[in-house]
Amino acid sequence: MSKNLTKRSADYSKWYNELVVKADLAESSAVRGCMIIKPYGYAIWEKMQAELDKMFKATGHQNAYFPLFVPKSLFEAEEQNAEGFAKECAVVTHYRLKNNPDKKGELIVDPDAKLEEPLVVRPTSEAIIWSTYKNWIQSYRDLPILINQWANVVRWEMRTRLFLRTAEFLWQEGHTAHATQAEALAEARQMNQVYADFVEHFMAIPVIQGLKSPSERFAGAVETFCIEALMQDGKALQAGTSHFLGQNFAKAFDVKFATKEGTLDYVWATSWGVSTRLMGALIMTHSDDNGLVLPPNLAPDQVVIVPIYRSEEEHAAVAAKAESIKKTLEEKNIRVKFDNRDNFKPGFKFNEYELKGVPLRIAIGPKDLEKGQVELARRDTLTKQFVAENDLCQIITDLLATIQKELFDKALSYREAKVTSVDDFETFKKVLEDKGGFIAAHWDGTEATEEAIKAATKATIRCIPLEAKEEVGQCVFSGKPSNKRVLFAKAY
RNA sequence: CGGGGUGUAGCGUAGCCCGGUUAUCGCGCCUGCUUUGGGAGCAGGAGGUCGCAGGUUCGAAUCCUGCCACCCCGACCA
Repeated sequence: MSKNLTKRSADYSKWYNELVVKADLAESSAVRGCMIIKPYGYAIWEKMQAELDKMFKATGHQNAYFPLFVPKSLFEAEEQNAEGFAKECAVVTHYRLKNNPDKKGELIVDPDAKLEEPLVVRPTSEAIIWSTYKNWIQSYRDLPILINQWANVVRWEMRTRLFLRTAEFLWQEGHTAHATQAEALAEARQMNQVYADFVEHFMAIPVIQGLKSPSERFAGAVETFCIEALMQDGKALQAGTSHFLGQNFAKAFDVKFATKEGTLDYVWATSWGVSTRLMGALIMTHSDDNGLVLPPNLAPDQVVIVPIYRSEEEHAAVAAKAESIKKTLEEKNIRVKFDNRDNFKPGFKFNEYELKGVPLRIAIGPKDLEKGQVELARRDTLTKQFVAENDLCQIITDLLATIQKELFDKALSYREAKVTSVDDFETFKKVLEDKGGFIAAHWDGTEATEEAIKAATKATIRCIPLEAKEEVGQCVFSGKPSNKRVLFAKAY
């Protein structure tokens, strides 16, 4: 924790690494762009994992784990996918080091220990999972396969950004196999909906569900669903994706099944994932100049109790009260931390928990004991009130719900104010420059137009909203006919 | 890989242009006492291959050459 958190604009990466994650880089450039997730940040990720996992299980999915290494030949099998990721793959070529005979204490890669076949460190697991599914699927009775894996993946990006694009990141990837196109498509939609529900309900971040344009689609997908969120600086962030893969991977890995009718058919597939990028979304949506603001549904600690005292006697009395309040709240399933550390002053703790974003803070001192009250402070509004001890439990229960709702509503009204309908390209450029956010505009559906707009403005099509209304119009760039508006934005 | 920038203690920095005692300051760390209702005070203390290598010079953090690393912007992308 340091004090240099005072000056900041939209450059979040400067300060949130102090807060929950620090991108401590080793001397070697080989770990450039990796991140170290500190315990507090990891607790937030664990909470995300736990809630998502429940939602996956509720929709019939199971967890499994597949290898980190993908033999190059397997990786190549689905051409589009392989091509899409080829430029950012870390590759293992040797399996042994040895002492450098010319320089004591130095290890070198043993040239005699070259692998027969290079291993690709997974940038995503479609290839290895589909080559496995091939052996698991013979009949329609084996379908559907509904599997998720929690894992790390590596993408050697040219440029990294903490949380948003790190060389290695944690994520979950669901990979499902189905007997029919309709079922697979429904699965892809369903999981996109699950993501939207999770992000909105737990993270209090409003999202727009949509389809990616062909150029933004996942390599190897037939259709990519996504949830798009808007950050406080007016840039868009893709928060999750769900892909309908058609039969592309089944064909590439020769995964056929015997249908009820006795014919052979390729299976239909989906894959879907969210990553530690969600941590970035959380920070960039709710944080203020005092640090992180956690939505109560996601906060590892929803309430922190800070004791105030002078003497040992006071300490004992205050601590006893704090413990009893903690117990009462925990009986209501509220997550409470009692910070009884004696080597930090109350003022220091107040600031620390504000930085960490704990939604509610209770302070108890000798004066409060006399009056049968506590001081209750909200992180989101930074307001304080005195609350009679008898009312505390109810008030906290209500407040946690209120804060959750108000954080979402605030983010939603911000976003709604930043969606602008635009019908000509000059206005398009002006709005993008002055106001930022999403621009709802007509598009002629061609990649050439998309490319030209990107080249001129840096804005890309974030999605074609699922709920976009049919509407006669003309492409904002080419003037050609269009039947619905799509969302453009500058994106992370 | 292009364009810009920066390397001085765990972190952030001054000094560099114009070479000259013992390399500056703040945070953090250690010890002691006093403190504790919004990031404590005082006193004392520890901590440095000035990114690396070479050169110029009586003398280099400072000037020159080469190298390395990192950051920002761009192409690529969750």
